[in-house]
Amino acid sequence: MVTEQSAADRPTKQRGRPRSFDRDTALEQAIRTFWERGYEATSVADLTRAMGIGPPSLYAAFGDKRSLFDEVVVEYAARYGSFSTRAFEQELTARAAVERMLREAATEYTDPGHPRGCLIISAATNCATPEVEEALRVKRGQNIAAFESRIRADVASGELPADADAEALARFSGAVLQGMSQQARDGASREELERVAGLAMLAWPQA
Amino acid sequence: MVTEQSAADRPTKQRGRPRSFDRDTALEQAIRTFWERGYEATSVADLTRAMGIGPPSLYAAFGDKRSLFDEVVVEYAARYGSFSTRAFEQELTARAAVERMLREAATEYTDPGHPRGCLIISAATNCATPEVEEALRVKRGQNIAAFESRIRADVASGELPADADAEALARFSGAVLQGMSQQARDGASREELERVAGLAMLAWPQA
DNA sequence: GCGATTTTCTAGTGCCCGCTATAGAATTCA
DNA sequence: TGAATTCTATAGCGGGCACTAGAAAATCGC
Repeated sequence: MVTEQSAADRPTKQRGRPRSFDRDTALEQAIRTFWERGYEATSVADLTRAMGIGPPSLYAAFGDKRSLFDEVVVEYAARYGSFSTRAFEQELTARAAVERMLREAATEYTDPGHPRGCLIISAATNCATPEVEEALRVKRGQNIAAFESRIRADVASGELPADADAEALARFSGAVLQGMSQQARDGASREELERVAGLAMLAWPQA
Repeated sequence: MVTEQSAADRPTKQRGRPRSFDRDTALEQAIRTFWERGYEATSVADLTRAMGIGPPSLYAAFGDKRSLFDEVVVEYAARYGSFSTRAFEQELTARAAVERMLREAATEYTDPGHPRGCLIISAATNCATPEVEEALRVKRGQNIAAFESRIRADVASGELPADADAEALARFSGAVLQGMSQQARDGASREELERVAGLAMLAWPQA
């Protein structure tokens, strides 16, 4: 139908029985559950328990497990992964941006207020559903590509030496971030991860 | 029974129908499968297909899925993870050992002759069986602890400066190794990983 | 109140999971 | 040869998986 309305601009008064749960807080609980256990190891029963709703409500509000996870990834990036893009928007140099990103990652990845590490890094490793694994793989690749273009700009502007290897610095930064995520899930403290971040910055050209 | 014989020193002529497959090559196929897909995403059906045997043969020869995985981890470490311990045994300094380990990891993790990355790093992330996840977590921790004690020895001997942070250098090295494993699984080439390893070594004290 | 509409609850569906009972096949010892 | 022993193949066990049919419940416009 062309006359369909999206959920966003639907009038406040809708017909039929109103939904008995808040969609957004239910989504937040889904984020936490996938974040903690990963896509494959999280069952729909785990989700309905955490979200406090029955299976039919979940399927009506979010579609199947796969599309719920897609939405979870988008919301996770907006709610918990924004520190990285913010660092790149607000810092003046690629080096300062990466340093800030790694240092804030040390804090975020060990925040006791939510599961440890990064959902995009860890939630779909060894996933029996290849499309889900591939989706997060692509997101990780996009992040590293963003690092690289930012570093390349600083090489072009002379902020970084002309012989700096932008591709390698970007991949190295991504690898350290991923290592920090696993270290966080393995129990490392914020201070320990901050020292890892500090060491990683020594790899940058000491202009 | 006290008179039982272990499989190792059992006489060559044993009674009963002989096993129709080679236990060691079957184990190798199990290693490859768990390495590729991880513990949880690998079904017993996947294993029997890869190993070329029926379920009863698998259970008779290796016990259940869990104990097969335990054996796989031990054999994986011996067959594919030995480059790390070898570097630490043969190199004269902690720094040279870590450098060699990281550079050889770049080669091993991208070897086209077997699955990418490191089984101990990636095969039990997001695992619904907590004991399996914990077992590999412990192994990773032991590796980093081994790095640390080796670095600490070089600090004590004066090979490294007295203010070098052994604990941080060890954790950093482990994080880079873990990041390289994920990068390898995400498609990075050997050369790309070698540049990551090269950058990581710049974090060491430039005595 | 009444029909229309939407959500919720209960109770499943079929499928694949790890695992095994049973029967038959292949070997050794006497 | 025959008994004992050990392995293999088939077939299926109970259980949890993602997912849904169907009826009851809660709101709407009128």
